[in-house]
Amino acid sequence: MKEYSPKDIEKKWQDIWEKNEAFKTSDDYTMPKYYALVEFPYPSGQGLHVGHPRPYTALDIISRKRRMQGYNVLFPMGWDAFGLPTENYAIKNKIHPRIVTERNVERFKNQLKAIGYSFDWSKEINTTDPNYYKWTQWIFLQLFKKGLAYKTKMPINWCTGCKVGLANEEVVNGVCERCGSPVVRKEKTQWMLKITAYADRLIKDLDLVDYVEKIKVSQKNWIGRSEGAEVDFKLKGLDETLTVYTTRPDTLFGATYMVISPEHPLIDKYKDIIENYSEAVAYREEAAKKSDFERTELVKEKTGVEIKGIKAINPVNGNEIPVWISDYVLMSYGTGAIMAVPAHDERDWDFAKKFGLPIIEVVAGGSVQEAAFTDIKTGKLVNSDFLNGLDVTAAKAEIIKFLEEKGIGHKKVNFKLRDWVFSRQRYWGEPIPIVHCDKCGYVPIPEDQLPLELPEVESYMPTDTGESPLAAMTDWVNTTCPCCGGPAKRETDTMPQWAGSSWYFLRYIDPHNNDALASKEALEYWTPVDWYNGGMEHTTLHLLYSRFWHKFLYDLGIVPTAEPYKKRTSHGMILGENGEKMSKSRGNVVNPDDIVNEFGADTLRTYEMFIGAFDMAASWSQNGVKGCRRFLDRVWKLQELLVPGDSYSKEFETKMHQTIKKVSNDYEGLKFNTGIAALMALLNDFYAAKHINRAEFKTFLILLNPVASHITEELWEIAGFDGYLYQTKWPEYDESKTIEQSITIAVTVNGKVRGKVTINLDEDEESVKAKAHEEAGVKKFLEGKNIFKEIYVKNKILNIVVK
RNA sequence: GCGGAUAUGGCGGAAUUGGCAGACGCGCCAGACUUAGAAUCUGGUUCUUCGUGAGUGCAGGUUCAAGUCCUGUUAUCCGCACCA
Repeated sequence: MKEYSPKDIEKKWQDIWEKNEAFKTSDDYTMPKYYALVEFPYPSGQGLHVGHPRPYTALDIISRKRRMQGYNVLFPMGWDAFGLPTENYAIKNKIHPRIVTERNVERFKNQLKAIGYSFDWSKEINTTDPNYYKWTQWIFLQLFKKGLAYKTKMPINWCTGCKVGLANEEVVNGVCERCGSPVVRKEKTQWMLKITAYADRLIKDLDLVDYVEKIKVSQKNWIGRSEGAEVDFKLKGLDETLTVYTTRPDTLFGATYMVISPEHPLIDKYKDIIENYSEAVAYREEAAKKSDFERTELVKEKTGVEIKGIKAINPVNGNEIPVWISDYVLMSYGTGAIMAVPAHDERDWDFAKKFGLPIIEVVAGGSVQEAAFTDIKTGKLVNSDFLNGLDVTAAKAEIIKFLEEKGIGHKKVNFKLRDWVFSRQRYWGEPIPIVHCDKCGYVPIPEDQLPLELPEVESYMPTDTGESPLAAMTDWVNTTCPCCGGPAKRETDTMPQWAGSSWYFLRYIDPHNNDALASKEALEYWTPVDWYNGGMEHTTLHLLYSRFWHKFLYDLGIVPTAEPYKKRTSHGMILGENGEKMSKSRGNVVNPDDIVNEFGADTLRTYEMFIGAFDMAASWSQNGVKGCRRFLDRVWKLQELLVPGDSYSKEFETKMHQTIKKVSNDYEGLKFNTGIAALMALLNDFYAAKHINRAEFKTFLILLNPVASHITEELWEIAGFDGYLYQTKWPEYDESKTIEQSITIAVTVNGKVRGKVTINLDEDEESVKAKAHEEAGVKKFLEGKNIFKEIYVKNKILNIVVK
């Protein structure tokens, strides 16, 4: 027997698979299809991380198993290659980002191939390829034509380090998600995508898909739907209405002041009337200077300025109330103005306490001078005229009816979700295919001129002015208007990294199509994605953005399904040996190449699947890796125990059927750790028996093949089984043969196990009891006692209750 | 603060419907092989004062029977965070 040498056999089989196009997706659309998708990586300079193989191996297992079960499987891979780190590296080392990207992709690809994934590489895509981003730009143009892409001046999150505008989602604790520099707000004209137009459907259609519950919850929370009302307040002595949004219109009688956001237009509109205008402006400037981080840090300490010279009128009781400015009211949510009900809102309560504003109780049940009373279940309305005595729900309905009749308010649904800031002032992204003409405004580039390719520039350095490096390319920027032929300027902002990843799963389906993002027939056959697995960190943004784009394409009739992904799961993170997140600074990073070199790809694959429950975080353990290698060594040596036999032996028949069932179900249910454990246990049984027949060996190899693909293929060949293992059919099990005919059950006395008896399947209850009473361990505990009750659960347990 | 999750041996983790807690792996202990070590193989391994004992973060409850169900509570992790 040869030594087990992963180095030799893994390369050998990877070459054979490649030469045979073993995992190429078929164009036979009569076959049942299965589309398995993993998140494509950003090809960073660091190379593959041990976190990558966890989800990749998981769906590789599913894909390999499904192929053996007769499915036409699409399991593709590609590169999400636009992005800041590449650009930053390019700037630092003066290399074109395209070259950097090529190099990184090459490295990633070699690493992935060395792990032996069954990707169909003929479907490979790269978001930075002009043939790919042609269609990213095309989708953008469709959004523009439908009015879902628009340009607006707005305060953006400005990263002081990257010198680039960030989406809200990219700001973490007030600092840039990528570089950690402080983020401040800055006014800039930006391209926006109207994702809010899809907010309702993005929530409702979650009912159509099979996502793990926590993903659905986080999608819903992010969209943040809330039901309430808009109410108009008149300003005293002015022909002006200040509209607020509230989820508690029932508390309208308790509104003792109003607050508007520092950026609210009212301030400038009435600068001549506002007695302390300069104070208001100073406050606004102070607020703008604060980074979001400082704003949230100071959560407890409320600040604000009263607007002198303006009063509002509470529309239900005619009371004159002051109007304040405070940065706890956000311009970007609701109307940028609120009615403050300090008795029943914690933030208003804090503010009122600090500035000595009146607190009027309108829902009884708490002590509002001590704390805001926010319980909406138990309270009854008081001090509220016609609402008195109602509970909160009834009062809400009543007041909305009243407001609508009087024409001073109406029911309103709001979302936390905001439109998507789609501009980046960067070089390494998709150019936005729009020109600006003084006469015609924003004009789309004709579709036949796509892709609009990135020009070669001298420097990728972003500028302090906030312009993209493309702005310096005057030859490129100055162009003619496709509409009137006059002079025009190209858009110099580029798209965010999210753009390319919002539709990549559609391009995999037909990646070389020059006439459409994918052919109609291919889309009909392959969509939706049957199973999409990715990290929890992408369950809000990427998932939401791609669902939005997909729904938009669905509305255009381009894709046949309303939802892109039928099923979505998430894997847990892989932590360092010390239980902390892997990072260079902590010195606990494990490089997958080292594991492949030292132990082999099959060991890496097996270990990452055996490490623990798939959806939970798990700590790396080098000893655990060794254990998996030991398992594969023992699998290799099974050759020595091989005996003839073309059907399962009596001894192992039940076990074989049980294991086929367990492994099949466990793989499909993402319970790889217990599936592998079952194979280890079976292996131990073969060793205990000191033999395994050819039929058993064959099944064992097939079951293990999706996990440890190379070693099983090699053993298959050595044993002289027909053809290649990857072409073999997945084994079936017979349910009736998974059931043992003779079983051992526990006998408990007063709930404690005192003995065991062996019985036949479905043995008569009286006979089981008789056996149990004679069992030595049990007998001891029955002596001198009265049997009070006996509970027999068929084929499971017998509990005897004695006194 | 809000939302989600987790808590089981020395460690990673198992345990369909409530029905033998600790599968499988690591580590450790003993033995075999070896001049010796490594590797490998065999056996053992929750704790224990060894009993008719205790035991799934903690305190109660339901049940013949609870890691699993109910009430309360603590700790840790993740996400969101002034969203009116």
